[in-house]
Amino acid sequence: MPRKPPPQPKAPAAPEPVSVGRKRDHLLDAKILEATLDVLAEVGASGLTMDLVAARASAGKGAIYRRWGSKSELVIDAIAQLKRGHIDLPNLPDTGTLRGDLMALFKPLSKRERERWAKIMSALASLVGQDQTLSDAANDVVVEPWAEAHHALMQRAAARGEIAATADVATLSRVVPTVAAYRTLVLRKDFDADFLTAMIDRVILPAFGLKP
Amino acid sequence: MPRKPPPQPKAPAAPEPVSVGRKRDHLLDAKILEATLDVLAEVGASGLTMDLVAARASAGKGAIYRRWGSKSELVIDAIAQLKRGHIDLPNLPDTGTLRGDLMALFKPLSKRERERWAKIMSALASLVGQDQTLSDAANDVVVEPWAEAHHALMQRAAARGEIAATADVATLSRVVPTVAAYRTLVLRKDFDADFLTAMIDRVILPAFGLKP
Amino acid sequence: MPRKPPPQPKAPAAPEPVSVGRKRDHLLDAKILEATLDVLAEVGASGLTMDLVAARASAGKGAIYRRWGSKSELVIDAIAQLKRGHIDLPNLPDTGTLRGDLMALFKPLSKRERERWAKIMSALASLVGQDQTLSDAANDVVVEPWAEAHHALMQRAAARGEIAATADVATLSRVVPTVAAYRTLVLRKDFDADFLTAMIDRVILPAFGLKP
Amino acid sequence: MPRKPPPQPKAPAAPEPVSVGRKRDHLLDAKILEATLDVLAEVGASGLTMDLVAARASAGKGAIYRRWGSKSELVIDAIAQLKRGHIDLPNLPDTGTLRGDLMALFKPLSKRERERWAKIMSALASLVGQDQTLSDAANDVVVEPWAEAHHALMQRAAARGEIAATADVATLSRVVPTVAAYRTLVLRKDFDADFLTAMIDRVILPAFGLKP
DNA sequence: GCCTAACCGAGACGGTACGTCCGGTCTTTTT
DNA sequence: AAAAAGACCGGACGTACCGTCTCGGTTAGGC
Repeated sequence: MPRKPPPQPKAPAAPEPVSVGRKRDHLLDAKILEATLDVLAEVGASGLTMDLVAARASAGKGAIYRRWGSKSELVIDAIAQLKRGHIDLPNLPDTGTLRGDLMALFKPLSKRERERWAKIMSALASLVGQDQTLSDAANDVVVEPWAEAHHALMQRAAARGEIAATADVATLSRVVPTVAAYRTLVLRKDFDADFLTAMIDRVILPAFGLKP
Repeated sequence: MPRKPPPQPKAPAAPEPVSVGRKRDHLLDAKILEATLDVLAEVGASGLTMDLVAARASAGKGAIYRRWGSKSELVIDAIAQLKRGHIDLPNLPDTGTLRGDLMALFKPLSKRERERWAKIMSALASLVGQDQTLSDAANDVVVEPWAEAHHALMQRAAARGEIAATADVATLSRVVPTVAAYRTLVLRKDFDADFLTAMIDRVILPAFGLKP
Repeated sequence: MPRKPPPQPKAPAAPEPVSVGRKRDHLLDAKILEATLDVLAEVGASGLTMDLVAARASAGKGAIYRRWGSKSELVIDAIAQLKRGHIDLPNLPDTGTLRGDLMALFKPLSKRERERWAKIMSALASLVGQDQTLSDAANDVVVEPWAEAHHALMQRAAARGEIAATADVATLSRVVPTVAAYRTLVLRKDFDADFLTAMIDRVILPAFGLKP
Repeated sequence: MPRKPPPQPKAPAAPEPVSVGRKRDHLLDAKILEATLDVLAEVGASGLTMDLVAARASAGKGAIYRRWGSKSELVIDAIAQLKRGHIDLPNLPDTGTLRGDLMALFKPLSKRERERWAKIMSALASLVGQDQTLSDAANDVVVEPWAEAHHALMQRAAARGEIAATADVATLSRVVPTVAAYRTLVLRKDFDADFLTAMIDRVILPAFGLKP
């Protein structure tokens, strides 16, 4: 997912734009991204240096800068890696009630996973706003998957008549993920079950006209 | 509002703890803070350097570090400056309905104010997460005053029986400011009347059992 | 004159020690050496990079490193190229006197030759001392041919009784070439007829007991 | 002796060109130059890095680049340091004969001094020709002081009638130092008593019409 | 009115990360 | 198997910036 493509010949009419020479090692792309997340988790964002990433990936800095234009771009891509597989969209819970479904989304990670995630989130927080795309990447990782899940669960609840079909699912599905992300990225408060319960029972369900 | 007090004599029993020597020029405090916001607005947070601030304030770096312990602390204080006068707590609107009150809080700034605010918010976003206190400062500027206003308006609505006394005002008063702050700081989308209307009419009022 | 021979089969008993596959293109040897001198003359030694040489020779770096073990070795060979044909050993001048012979050795080059030679000398100077063999190569090009010529002319003068047979021809034959080389390589002063005349008339001939 | 002067105001008519701010620490100049020679002696010219020099001098790289524009300039100045006190001009030997005087100039250094000098010469050789000024610096260190000494001794010999007043002292005084420097810097042969004896007895003295 | 200490602007300082460049090696495809 | 192309590792380069320190000068008290 590196941002820099291989250099393009200037004249698109060139007869032989086919690549020659050694091919880029795309395994190295992943190795560098993984190293970036490792370093992020170990020393935090303020301690993240390109030399450290290069050393950890057993790569030269040149190989990194051939792929990404700057540290920011590298980190953006590394974080975007996290998006995959962090909420299991295809297998959403089905407990019969919207409340049960929403609560079930929050399944604590293993201690090991939790620690790595916490560290990366903390580092991510340190990077939010570095530039626009980095913030967007953070949003894509932290808010979007969860918002999609909420959206799906709410639509299912509407389909089975649990909530009114006229409810603004598009808006309401983003409230909890957004507030949670703000807590995580800006306030760095724990994102715990108590907070989740409060948001669902005092905000979301009442807004749908349901009682906890 | 500099964080660093003048140096204290080590022995409190010293006969002359009273200050001698030239007094600190407190006009310079404000000049530096103003310069910080100027630079922030002009070159963004990534371009903000202490040398630039010092030059802009016609001050030496020493004068800055005599007042603040680090770049972060300076920026925090500069941002905290913004808190004052951005929502007029003592004179909250009173339209007779919660909806009217909440909507009335949002009074568009002048074009000039709006532009400076947007630039500083953009820069502020670039700093969120730099460290915890900086994030807190951002929160204090962007979320807290508005959350307090919402809280007051909701309590008044409860007092006059418009909404149930059992509603979780503490939680609900923070929803709109938090989501708005996330939009501003992370997503950097416009914070406009449409968004506000959607949040109030589809989330807050329904959660109170009110119809728009 | 590449230093690296083609790889030898490890087991001499192998049934096919004769080379198979594509033959090494020896025209490329010369092309690379020529390119090296070109680049040396154009950008100087500090700007000489292997990529530049490869590009100029329309060769890959691999082809260069298959022939020479390092940049130094390549440059040494390129410079050694110059040795040939720069003093015409077999046809030494014969004017009848040692002074006439020595002076006749110095025949100014054409303007074009002179310019290229000056540039390469300047670049060569930039390389002297890079490593021992490089310095030796420079010496072989700049000093040795001339020292040999002086030696031959002095021996002839001794043979015909112009100078004493006891004179230290071995030492004296190296004085002018060495001082000239120092001027060229280190001081980069012009090597002109005036300098040569001074050296011969005030140093060499008096040392042989001759008067100019 | 750093090459970079403090920045000059553009308008020479400025009323206050007097320096303000912290003064450059000129002790640091010497510390850096000394560190450069140390590193040169320890790891050789190829191993000389600015970080190493900075670390050895307990200086930041910024402080070095504030004084010298590049590594080359630094090394030039460091080498120029060596000029001072390496031949004792004011106290030239006086043995009564030119031969004795010239031979007496060559007084072996202590083993420790000799080793440091050899290492620095070796490094210096690696640098000769890097650029013109560097070569000149090398010349100033290696040739000039010795040439001056020879010049003085020869003039004294002429004054007392040992040699002819018409001898070209200007040219002859430079022969031995130049040939010696070429041996040292380019050929890297030992500069020993045998070589010196050969040069004096077979070249210089005969050129003056003297017999060893 | 003078002494003294803390202030001030300016800018040098140590340290550290950045992004670039290049030497020598290795890999892919073509000849 | 050699060739051109070019990716790869490693490591030095010169720049920029942070937070500290030093310089000469200014501005108050306290005497």
